[in-house]
Amino acid sequence: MRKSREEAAQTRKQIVTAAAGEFRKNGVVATGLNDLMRAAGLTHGGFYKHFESKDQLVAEACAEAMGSLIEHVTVAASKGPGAAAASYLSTWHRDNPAEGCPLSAIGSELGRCDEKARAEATDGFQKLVEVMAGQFGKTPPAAARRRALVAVSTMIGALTMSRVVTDPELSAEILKEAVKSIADE
Amino acid sequence: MRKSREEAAQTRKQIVTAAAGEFRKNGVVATGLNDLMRAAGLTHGGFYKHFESKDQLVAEACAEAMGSLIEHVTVAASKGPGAAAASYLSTWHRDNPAEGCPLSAIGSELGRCDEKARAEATDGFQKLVEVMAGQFGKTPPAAARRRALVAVSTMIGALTMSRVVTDPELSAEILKEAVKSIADE
DNA sequence: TGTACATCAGTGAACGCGCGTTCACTGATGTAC
DNA sequence: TGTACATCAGTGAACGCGCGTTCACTGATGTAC
Repeated sequence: MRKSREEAAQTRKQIVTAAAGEFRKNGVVATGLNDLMRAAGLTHGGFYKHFESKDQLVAEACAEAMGSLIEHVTVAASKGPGAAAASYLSTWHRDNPAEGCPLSAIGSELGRCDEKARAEATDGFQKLVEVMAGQFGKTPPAAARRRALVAVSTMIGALTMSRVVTDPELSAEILKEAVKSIADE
Repeated sequence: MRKSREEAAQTRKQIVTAAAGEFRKNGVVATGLNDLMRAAGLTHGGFYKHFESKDQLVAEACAEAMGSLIEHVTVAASKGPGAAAASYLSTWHRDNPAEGCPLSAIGSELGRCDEKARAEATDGFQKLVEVMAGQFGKTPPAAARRRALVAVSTMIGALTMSRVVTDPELSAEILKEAVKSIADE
């Protein structure tokens, strides 16, 4: 049953990708390794051939999720000022947490994760701030960074709440006002 | 072993209060009913004499936590413009999630909770927006509400991230810039 | 008001289940000669 | 290049444990006469 090194490396990536999706969809604690490995097309027993613990996978999944988010946001950012915020605060993003920002999808859980996972989240957060700072072209860099810090906080809070709130109109309003405030300011 | 009606009502409240604390401290999914009942000074077996399910308790605990948060924020708000945001975005609040805002402490988990819990969170969120809108005294009501909607989103996102981030300076900076942006704007 | 009985708050054992983790095993891959 | 052997990716059963929930039981409280 042994697989080649390449196949094994690919399997590892599949697990991380599946985890990145499942964690954002169901939460970290609520996602079992069994479900996770099944989602990656494997049986649960092989997990520890690739990872030391669930915690390690959480960190790696967080890193991957942040990576792809930043990629998306960077692309959106190139489409004009405010476009990054608008894409982050879209109803599509709200309705598809599994493919979106982990800081919104599992933000409150990340605060209780171990150092590694939080370090990855921190790294991603700072990159996100950088990308957003680039949107505030005219402002001097230090001020742009401070503005971006607030903008990203607003984005994360607004997206999180847009998913919590039971009233669809309020949910849409939260997103709309957040976009406006980031673009206008 | 039967307790009087008054005692039973008090026990019920104790469970809700303990739950409100434990959920905010450890997360909803990560908190077991056993730990919870022990925290309330009881054994686990009696839980279903008071609640239909864990879900029901989550909703009630959320309501209680939001209630006491709004009380605190309202008091802070009376101390001058910007004071509410400053108290919400304090390092004390960051370091004591169990006694703070559930929208920050369990925000991402609330998005996956049942209708009841999310309805309580929605209610609390709207009250929080109202209190914050009151801070923007000069602005016309509709505009104040829109500003408050953004301010509350920023507050929730900033507090959540201040708990995630591993760099203490960055954590403090997130809070500081969020306060400034809400006061200045 | 006093007595007999029904109610029910709280206990602690038990239910089935899934958790994270470990392990013996399989058999294809990689390595050494 | 071909053969013998060691490695190890992946399987599936098993580990101890705690989960949410149920239940028989206890005995003080509340109720009916």
